[in-house]
Amino acid sequence: MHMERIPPARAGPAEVQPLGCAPADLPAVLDQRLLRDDPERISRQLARRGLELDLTGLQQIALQERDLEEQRSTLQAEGNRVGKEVGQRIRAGASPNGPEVQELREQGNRLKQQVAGLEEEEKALEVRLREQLLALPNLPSEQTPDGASEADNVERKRWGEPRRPAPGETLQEHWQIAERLALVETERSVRIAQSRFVTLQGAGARLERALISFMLDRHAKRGYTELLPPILVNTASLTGSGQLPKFAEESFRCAEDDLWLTPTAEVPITSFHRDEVIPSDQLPLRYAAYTPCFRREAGSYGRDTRGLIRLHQFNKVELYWFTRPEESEAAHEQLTRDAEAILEALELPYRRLELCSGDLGFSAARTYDLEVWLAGAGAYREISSCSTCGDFQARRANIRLKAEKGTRLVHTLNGSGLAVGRTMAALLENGQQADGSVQLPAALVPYVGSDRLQPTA
RNA sequence: GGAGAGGUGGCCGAGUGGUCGAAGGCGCAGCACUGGAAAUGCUGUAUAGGGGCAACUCUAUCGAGGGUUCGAAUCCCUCCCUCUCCGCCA
Repeated sequence: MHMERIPPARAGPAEVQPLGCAPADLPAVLDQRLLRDDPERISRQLARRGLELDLTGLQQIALQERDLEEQRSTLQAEGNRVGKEVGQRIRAGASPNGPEVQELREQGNRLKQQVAGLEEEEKALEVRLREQLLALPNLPSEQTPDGASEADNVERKRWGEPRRPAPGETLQEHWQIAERLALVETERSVRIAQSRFVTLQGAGARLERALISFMLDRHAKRGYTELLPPILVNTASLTGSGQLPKFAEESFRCAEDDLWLTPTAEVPITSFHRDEVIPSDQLPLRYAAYTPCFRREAGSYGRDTRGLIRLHQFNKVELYWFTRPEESEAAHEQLTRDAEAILEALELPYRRLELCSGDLGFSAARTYDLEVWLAGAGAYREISSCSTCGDFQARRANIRLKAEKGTRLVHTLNGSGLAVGRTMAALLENGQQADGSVQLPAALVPYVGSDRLQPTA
């Protein structure tokens, strides 16, 4: 799911403290060499996202940091030489407290002080640089069409025949159907948690579970390795995949621990291989993971308040690839096809949009959104977002592959395969019958045990 | 929650102040031997950053951060993590 545009620093009722985290060991976000050599190129690319930034200030910091590093390491080399010489002289018989050794010691101390001063400056620059770089989104891919907003997204394909109401027929929205069939309990869920939480019950709960199994089985058959990762993740994990530091207000955080509730399985899966060097012949790695997902949905008050479309907690099956850089483009097509295959198996009409540069999520370089047809609403709604992040997440999470010479950053890709709640909504709206029942696609029968949801009357 | 042990290279594992980026082994790669292979032998095999067309070279890194010292994997302090036992739990 791509990031919703969030009004900056708008605090929700349960306000999350600003994090103020930028540990010094966090990785760089953009290639620092590119920043030093050609900041214009970065600016041009970010401008395609609608970010007008002058990076010459950052470039200056980066250049300055490099100069300091040069000076510092020269002094350190000198200090190392002095240190060695002391040892050699003493071993050669010089008195440890004699004048010549004493002289070297003082020289060593002088160098040490100089190094300490430079180091301090260098570190300060580095922290500033990283803080700012971590807040910059990924650069759009060359293939990504230019555009300012949602309105400029490009439709790439349609599949299936959208169901329209027959003459005299009124199609209901999924929340109406869910209520009638007693699939979802909304009001009591507010008692348990708060609004935007639901309890599925009876056939609703069963259908949700069936969909999860169905999706995972399909993906497993296509070669995905199933993962069931932790859904509480630490700050480094959220930073690695790009949710932090910018989108802290979108995630739920555990107050007593360095742990957050995952907004998507993309987060734990990215960190599944964080700080690893993956042997090239193991790539691509393909994972499918079911997880609940948690989002604060700050700034979307009043939108989609009914039903299963926008919840603080929802279920999702996520697809995730780690690939060699040269394979990621083909992988993106394949991953998207794998998500589409679920929609097709469920006989749900959909269309594929390619997001324009202005509508890309923070970590994405290129994104296809899949939108499913909701017959009751009479509209296409996002049900999957399939992105390639290039090396953006790999750089933040330090995930590389063993190359001929040295290592290279891998490419990461992710996509929902699919958002389960929205899938249920689509099934209800598209399968609704005049008699009040809901016809289910044949593919689900082995999982649900029936081809129809009946009103309990 | 209580008590203890430990964090060293892709992995195992040595190393308690001075050419230690780190012995040895495993793994991997190349070469030799072979009809081919196994076994064997030899050689090579960390990462990041800076400089150089390159050969190469400098710096940093032995969980993290600080300290002592001319010099720290080794000594001191703080923190994090992992493991074992007990308790509690699913």
